[in-house]
Amino acid sequence: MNNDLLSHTIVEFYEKLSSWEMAVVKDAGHSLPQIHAVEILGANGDLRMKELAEKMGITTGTLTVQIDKMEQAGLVARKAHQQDRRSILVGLTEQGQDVYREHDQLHHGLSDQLTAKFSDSERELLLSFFQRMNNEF
Amino acid sequence: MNNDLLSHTIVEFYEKLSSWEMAVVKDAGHSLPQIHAVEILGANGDLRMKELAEKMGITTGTLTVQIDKMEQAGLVARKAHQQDRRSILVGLTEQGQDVYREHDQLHHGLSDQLTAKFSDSERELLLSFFQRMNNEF
DNA sequence: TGCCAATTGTTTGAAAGTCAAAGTATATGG
DNA sequence: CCATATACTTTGACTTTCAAACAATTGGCA
Repeated sequence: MNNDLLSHTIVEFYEKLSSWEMAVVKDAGHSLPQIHAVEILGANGDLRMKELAEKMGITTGTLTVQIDKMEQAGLVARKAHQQDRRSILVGLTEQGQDVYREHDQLHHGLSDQLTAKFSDSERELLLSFFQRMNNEF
Repeated sequence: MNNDLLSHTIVEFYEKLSSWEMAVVKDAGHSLPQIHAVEILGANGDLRMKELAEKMGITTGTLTVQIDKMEQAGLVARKAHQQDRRSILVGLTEQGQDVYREHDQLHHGLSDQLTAKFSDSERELLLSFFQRMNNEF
C-alpha cells in the first residue's frame, strides 16, 4: 500500500493534536510545561524530581525552576523521600488534582469528538490499533 | 465502551510521537521550530510569511527571526511576491529540500515500524481511521 | 569503619524561542 | 489623494531550556 500517505496522515494527526493542546492550555491560562507536569503526576502519582524530569524530557535543573513556580501557584508540593534523603517526591495538591481532572476531561471530550461517527466496534478496533502502535516505539 | 482508556491511549501515542520527534530533530542537529518550518514548506511549497506563521502557530515577529537564521543556514530563501510587494515568499532551497526529504524519510520509517505487525487490510483501516479523525478537529 | 565515586537536586549564566507593541512600506477603498 | 488596513521587521521583556558547577547524601569496597 501507499505508506507515504499513512505517514503524512499520522503527521497531520499529530500536528492537529499539538495545536489543539496548545490552544486549550493557553485558553485555561496555564503554561505548556506546567500542564505537562500535571498530566504526568496525575497519571503516575508522586514522582522523584529525576523521574519526573525524565518523563517530561527535560533536565532536573529546568524542572527545579518549574516546580518552584508550581509550588508557588499551589499546584504541587515537595515531600521528603523516606528511603533516600537525596531524593524529593513531588505530588499534586488538591488544587493540582482539580487541574488534572479538568484537563483530562478536555482530552476525553476531544476523544469523543474525534470518534463521534465511529461505531462501537470501530472504536474498539481503533483502541487496539493505538495500543499495538504504542508497543512498537 | 470505556472511553477513558481510548483517551489515555491517544495521549500516550501523542507523547511518544512527541518524544520521538524531539529526539530525531536534536540528533540531526536541528532546532524544532526550524524543522517545523521545513516540514510545512516542504508539504505546501512557497508561502508568505503570514501564511507560514499561521501554520506554525507563531507570530510573524517570531517567524522573521527564525527565517533570518534559516536563510543564514541556507535552508530557505526569501523571494519577492509579484502581486503584493508587502508580502514576501519563503521557500526551501535545494539544501532545504534535502533536509525535508531526509526528515520525511524518518517519518516514513517510523510509520513502517509502528505498523510492521499490521496486515495490509489493517493498515488500510488504520489510515481510514486517521483520515476520519483528522476531519473532526 | 572510613573514604571515594556515583547519584540527586539546586543554582547560575547563557542561549533560544516567544509575544506584544511600535515602526516601515505597501495596498485598498472611498 | 487620503485614511485605513495589511505585511513584515524591529525591539524589549519574559519564559523555557541546557550545561556546568555546587551541595548533600548514598553505596561500594578496601
